[in-house]
Amino acid sequence: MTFKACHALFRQKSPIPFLESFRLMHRYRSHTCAQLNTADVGQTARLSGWVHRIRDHGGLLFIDLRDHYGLTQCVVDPDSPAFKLAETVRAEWVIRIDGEVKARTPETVNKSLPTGGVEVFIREIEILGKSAELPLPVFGEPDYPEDTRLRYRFLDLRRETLHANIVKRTKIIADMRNRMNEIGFGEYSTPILTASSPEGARDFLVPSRIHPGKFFALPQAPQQYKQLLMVAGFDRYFQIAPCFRDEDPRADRLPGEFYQLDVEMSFVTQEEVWDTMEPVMRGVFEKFAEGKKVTQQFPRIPYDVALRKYGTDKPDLRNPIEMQDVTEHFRGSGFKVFANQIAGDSKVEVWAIPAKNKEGAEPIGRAFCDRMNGWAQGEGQPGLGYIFFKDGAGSGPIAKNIGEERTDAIRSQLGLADGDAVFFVCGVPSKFATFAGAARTKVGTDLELLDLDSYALCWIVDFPFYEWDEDEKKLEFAHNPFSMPQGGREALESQDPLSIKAYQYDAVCNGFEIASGSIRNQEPDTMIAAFEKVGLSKQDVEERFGGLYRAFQYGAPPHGGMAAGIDRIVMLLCGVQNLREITLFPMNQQAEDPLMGAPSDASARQLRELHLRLNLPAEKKNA
RNA sequence: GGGGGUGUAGCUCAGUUGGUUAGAGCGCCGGCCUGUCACGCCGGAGGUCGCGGGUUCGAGCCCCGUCACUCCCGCCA
Repeated sequence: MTFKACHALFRQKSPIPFLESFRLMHRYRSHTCAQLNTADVGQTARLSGWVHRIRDHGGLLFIDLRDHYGLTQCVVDPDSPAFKLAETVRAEWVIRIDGEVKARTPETVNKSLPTGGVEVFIREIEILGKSAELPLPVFGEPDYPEDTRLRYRFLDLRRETLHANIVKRTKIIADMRNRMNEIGFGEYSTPILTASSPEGARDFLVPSRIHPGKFFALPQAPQQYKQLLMVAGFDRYFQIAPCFRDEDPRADRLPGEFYQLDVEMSFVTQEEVWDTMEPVMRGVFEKFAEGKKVTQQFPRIPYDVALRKYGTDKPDLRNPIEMQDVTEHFRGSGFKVFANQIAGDSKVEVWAIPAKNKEGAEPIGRAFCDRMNGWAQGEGQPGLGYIFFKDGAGSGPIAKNIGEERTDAIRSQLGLADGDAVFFVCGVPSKFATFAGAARTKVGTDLELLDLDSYALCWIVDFPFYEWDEDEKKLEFAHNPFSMPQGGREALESQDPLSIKAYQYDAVCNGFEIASGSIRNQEPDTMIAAFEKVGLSKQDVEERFGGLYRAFQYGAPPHGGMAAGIDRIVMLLCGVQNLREITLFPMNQQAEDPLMGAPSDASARQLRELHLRLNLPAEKKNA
C-alpha cells in the first residue's frame, strides 16, 4: 500500500484532538506527521516521530519523519544550529524537531504525499530514542523471512502495509460491534477458563492449583455459554470472542487462537438468523471493500446443490462456471471409457464443466485443453476429457468417439458456442466431487473468468445432519451436535439417518467459509435421540454436556445463531493470502511466539504448586 | 504423523558439464555532494555455500542422512 492510501485510511477528521491553547507548549508535538499543509505555512511546528528515510546531500539534509498518521519531509541546512546533530541520526531513531513550516517551490512539491506541499525547516532536534542497526528494515518493506518478522514484530508492525492492515482490522471489528449494537444485540463476555469439551478439536489445558490433577480448558468457542445465555433469557447475544484450538495451522487457520463474531438469538427460525445477519455482513463488506462489488442478496444454496454445481460446500461464486449432469449423453456411446463405467454401476455419473469463453478472448483450443488434461494427471487423475467447439462443430477425441449428434446435444444443453469448451469427469459423484470442484476452479482461473473485483457471498443451507464415518464404520455428526435435525425427533425415529438435513448453514465468500451456524436442538428428548444414533447414551450426554443438558430441563427457548470468522473476513477485505498479515502477534507454524518466547519452561516451583511432574519424550529430555 | 518445495553475505537472489581467489542488487560503515523524496557518485567491511557423512585429483553443484523454514494432507464437533 502506498503512503497516500495509508493517509486515506488513518486521516479521518482530526486525528488527534489537540487543544489549540495547548498546542504551542506541548512537550512533544504541535501536529502529527500527517497534518501540515500549505495552510500552515509560516507557523512554527513541533513534530515527533520515527526517522523513516534520510537523504543526505552534504550541504542539505532531508529527513522523512513518520508517525502513525503519516509522513512529513523535514529539511536542515548548514545554517541551522541543528545541522551537526541532524547528520548523526539514523533510520528508525525517534526524534522531536522544531521548525518553521515552509511552502515547497512548485517543482519540489511531492504530489504523492498529503503533506507534500510543505516541509519543515529544522531549527532544533531532540533525540528521544536511538535505534540499533535494524534486523528488519521498515522503509520500502522488502520481503523478509517469517521468523525475523515475528521475532522483531514491533518493527514489522511499523511497516506501512501491515500497519494499515491492523488499523483496518480494528476498524472492521469496531464496525461489527456498532452494527450488532444498533440492531439490539448485547455484548456479553464469557469465561476463558472453562471445562474441556469432549467433542471437536483438541483443547488447551490449564492445570488447577487448587484442585490437584484437574484442568481447565480454554474455550474452543463460547458455544455452550451462549446457549446458556439464551436459556437465561438474554434474547440477543453477540461477542467478539477469542477461541482456542490446539490444532495444526494452515495459511487460512492460525495456530492456537482466533476470533469469531459470535451471535445467538432466541425465538427465531433460520430464515430470521439469515435476515438479521446478512445486512451486517453485507454492510461490513461494503464499507471496507474499497470499491469492489458486494453481493446484494446472498443466494441460499442447498448443500446438495452446491456439491453438484460447484463440487464443494464453499464455492467461489466469482467463478461463473456451473457444472451439469450429462450422463445420458454418454450412456451407450462410442466413448467406451465413460460408457462402460456407466453400464457397470448405476451410481456412476458424468459431470460437465462448461467453459464459456470470455467475450473477445482467443478461442479455447486443443493446447488449453491438453494443458488441463496434463494438470488433472498431475492431480493423480486418469485425465480430464474435453470437447472444444470451432467452425460449428465439436473437436477432440471425445467428440470423435460419441459422434456429431451427441456432441451437439451436449453443446445445446450447456449453451456453448464456437470458441467455448467443456471438460468431463466420470465416476461416483461422492468420490470425484472434490476433484471436479478443483477442476472448475482451475478452468475458471486459467481462463480469467473470475470477477476479481468482487466479493461474492452466499449461504449454503440444509447441511446433512449425519455422515458415515468410513474408518469407524459408524454414524457421526456431520457438523454440529448441538444443531436441530429438520423434522425434529420424528425424523430421527422414522427417516434414514443419512437423509436427514439439519437446520445448519454456512456463509461463504470467494471460496472461503466465513461463518457457520444453526438452529439449536434445545429439546432434551430430541437431543438424547440424536446422540443415540452416534452411539452415545443419555448418560454420556449428561456427563459430557451436563451444564447445557441440565439447562434444557428448565424451560429452554428455541434459539439459534452463528459465528463468523473475523480473521478470515479481515484477510479477504485486506486482499492478503495469509492470516499473519492481519494479526498483531501471531504464532509461527510451530505454534511458538518467537518475540515473547512462548511457550516456555515452567519453574520447578510452579510445577510443584500445580502438582505436575514432566514426562518428556525421549529425544527431548536432554534438550 | 505423512507428502511436496526451499536452504549461497544482514536481506533478495545469480552461480554454466564437478575445475583458479564464490558474485550482483539492497542494507550497513567511511568519504564527496544545496532540492531530494527508491537521491547520486567513490571506497570498504561482511561467507562454516543449513549441518554431518560419502563419491572424486577436485564438490556451492553429484549421492546418503539430518535440521530449519514454508505449503499441503491427516486434524480443525
